[in-house]
Amino acid sequence: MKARPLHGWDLAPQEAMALQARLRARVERADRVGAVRRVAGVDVGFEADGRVTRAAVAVLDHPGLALVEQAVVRVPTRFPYVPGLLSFREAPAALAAFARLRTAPDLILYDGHGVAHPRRFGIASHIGLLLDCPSIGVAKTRLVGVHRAPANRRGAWTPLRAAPIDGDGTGADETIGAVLRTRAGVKPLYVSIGHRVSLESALRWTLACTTRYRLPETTRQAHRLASGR
DNA sequence: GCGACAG
DNA sequence: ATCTTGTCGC
Repeated sequence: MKARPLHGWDLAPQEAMALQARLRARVERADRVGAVRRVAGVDVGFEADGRVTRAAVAVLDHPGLALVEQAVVRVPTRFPYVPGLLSFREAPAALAAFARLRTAPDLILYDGHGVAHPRRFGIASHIGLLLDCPSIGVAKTRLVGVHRAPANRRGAWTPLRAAPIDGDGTGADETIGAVLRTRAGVKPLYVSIGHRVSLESALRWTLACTTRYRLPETTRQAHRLASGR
């Protein structure tokens, strides 16, 4: 599956931020998802002191969650890690991995945020938009937003809001994601809309892909491939 | 000026 | 993210 060439990647940080502000208007936050038979997990790792980026895509069937296809690529790292600009470090490598797939997935779970981002355009949204595929951001830690802790049961979640809640708790701030407990006794995950998926669906799909561990099986498989095992 | 800060 | 020892849980 090939990405739409909406822009180049050789950008300075300021240009990258301007691009995000421009593209965020094209993110779809409502469901436009067809039959989901294949779910892709994506993760990226680094080698040689960070000079080489290793991106992996693991495609699992649904609802079986068995690995049906995989792709791994190694490319030179060309952008530093800057909070809020993760796309420009990881996306080129991830898209190269997607280009190697024989069959396009129906849904993508990315290890990072979607619209729960300073400019509402995290890497999960960026990847989903360029591939024109429904996508969900599933991050292990917070980038922006405030929230309460969800109850300690699988499936419990609390909204992730864009700004501090008023002293009396009646603030009407924008909800940019959810904090989801995928398993009792472990740290919750940060789930947000990537592209073409509602937050409710994002939560449902994330749970559907998460069976016995903290992270979705899609993410676990991709991480395994990206770290070379 | 001082923290916060996906991976 | 990556590096790494010790420790806890299943």
